[in-house]
Amino acid sequence: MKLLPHEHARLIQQAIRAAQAAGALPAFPVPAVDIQPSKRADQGDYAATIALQLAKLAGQKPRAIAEAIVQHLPAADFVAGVEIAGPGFINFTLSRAYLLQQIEAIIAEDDTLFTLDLGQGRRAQVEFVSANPTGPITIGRSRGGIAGDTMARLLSAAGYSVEREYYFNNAGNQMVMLGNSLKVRYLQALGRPVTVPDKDDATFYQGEYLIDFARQLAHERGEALVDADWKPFKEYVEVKMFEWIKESLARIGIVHDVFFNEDSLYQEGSLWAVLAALKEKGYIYSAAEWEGATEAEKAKAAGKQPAQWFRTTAFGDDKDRVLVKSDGTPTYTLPDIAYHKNKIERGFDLMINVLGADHGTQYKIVQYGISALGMDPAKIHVILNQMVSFVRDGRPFKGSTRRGVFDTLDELVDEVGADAIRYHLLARSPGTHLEFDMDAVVKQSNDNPVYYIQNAYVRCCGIFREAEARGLTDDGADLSLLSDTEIAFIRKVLEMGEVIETAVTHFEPHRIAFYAQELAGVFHPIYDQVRVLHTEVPADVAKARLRFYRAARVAFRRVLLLMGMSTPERM
RNA sequence: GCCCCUGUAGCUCAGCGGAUAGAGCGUUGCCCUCCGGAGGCAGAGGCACAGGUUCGAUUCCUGUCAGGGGCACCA
Repeated sequence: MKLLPHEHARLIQQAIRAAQAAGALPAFPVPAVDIQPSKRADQGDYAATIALQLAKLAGQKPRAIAEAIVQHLPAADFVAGVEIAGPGFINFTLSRAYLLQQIEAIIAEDDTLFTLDLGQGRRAQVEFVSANPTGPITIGRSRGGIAGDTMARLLSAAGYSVEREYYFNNAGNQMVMLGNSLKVRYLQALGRPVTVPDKDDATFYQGEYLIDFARQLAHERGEALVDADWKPFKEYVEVKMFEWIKESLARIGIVHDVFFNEDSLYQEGSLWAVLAALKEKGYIYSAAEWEGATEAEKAKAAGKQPAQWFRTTAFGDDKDRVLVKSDGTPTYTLPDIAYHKNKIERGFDLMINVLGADHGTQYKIVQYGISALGMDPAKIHVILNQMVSFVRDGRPFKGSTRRGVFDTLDELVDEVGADAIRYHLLARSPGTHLEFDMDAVVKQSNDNPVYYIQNAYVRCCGIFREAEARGLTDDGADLSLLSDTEIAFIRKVLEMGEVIETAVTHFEPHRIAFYAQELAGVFHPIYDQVRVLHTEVPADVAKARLRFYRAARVAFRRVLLLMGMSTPERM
């Protein structure tokens, strides 16, 4: 289907060229034309402000420019009228015939409604969730998961070939700690004398899930691992966690195509190659403390073995960063740079990273690393989600995986269901802090936008169930019998393409959630008013209306699928 | 102290430099014998503050104030 703002913009650009050729406008390069949907009915359907913007460039009054443009405007089937308003707005009104035709077009496109050619089949990659396998998926992590997955769905709709990737951090010190923690629980499960570290021990994972895993492990392997080091425990817990995380994500409709193991960067040695490359370019030095260290930092570093520092201050950072610790093991940053280098080398046309705000600084350092390697970090777009705070029983609380205090996605799915989670975590712009009130989501579920939107779909389905039972069909419907009320809804449906475009180009997946609610808001009053099966509705009108509701059903199904929500046919 | 994000209705939030700033919840009043009422209609109620850029600023820039997050040889 056409993206109407683009179509209108094209008309205006043609008109400007024609007006220039005719001498009605002076010569100047034809600029990009911004078209926006009108906010009020008396301002048409779409508005252009180009005449106001051109005033200086053309050296004419905005209204005169608008008149010159309108006079040279080519005809188009979708335009019924053009008006100049106020200081120089050009307002377009869509033709009724065109809007009625769109009903058939919507029905024909069905689940591919508004599949755009913006991506033209180019390869896009979205990396999201990428939570550490040290505990179950938390609700805080889920925000990025939903943003990423919805972004992927929108990119598909926009015509990209999309890959969803999860960077699996199964390496590093945390995994050693996790393995050691499991060993303690394992020994405990076998009844061996062992002291369990207390809550203040930063090297011990308190989570109860480790007790369960340990019992299973003890059952499977008996005493065989009593004298083993952390490795078999790490391997065991990693596999278990991986399965658990995948299952949890699948419950809210998130399935990744690629799981990239951090471990593989160690196995292939690619992180050391990155270090060598950075060293060759002069960004690495060996020292106990960084070059600009304060007296306090120097005192802290006294007696330490040298570490490998990355001179990020060359890129504007506050201080240099350690890539290899004095014990010879890398920090998280080195494999992270290697991972992003690998990603760029895989040749995607578009890459999106969905991160939590707490990773903002870390990502900045990765960008420095990519720049230092001579690559362009701007190729990777970042959606930086602000933190989610949780309120339960009217009080805020914070989770911590290590202390074993968390709220898991699983628990939340059990409580409120996948659809409510998807909608509520999606319906907020990424830059705003999200307050998730568990009680409110449960309590208010009857007034939830989730059900408001789904009910629109349910109502459409209901009509068709009943129509079928009465032997009514919409075959050969005469759409000209529809009123402006129904046409207003079709106009709203046509905005879906524009919303998909904006969401994709601005990396703002939340836009589809607000659009869905607006669409339902236009629908429900119409449903109330436009009856199909009522006895007083003439048969031919009923047929036309049934056709209309078929298009509405397609639209709601499409928008629900784009948000990764279910499409229940009855409530 | 430095960096990032955010201040829009009582609450939770939309708002792509344009013409009278929108929803939902809550609240006040009303409607519905009718395809499932998880509905509809109407009312009250708002851009933190001060400068700047612009024909035009809720939107961009600077500052102030307020809130959140980040500032490890953790990941």
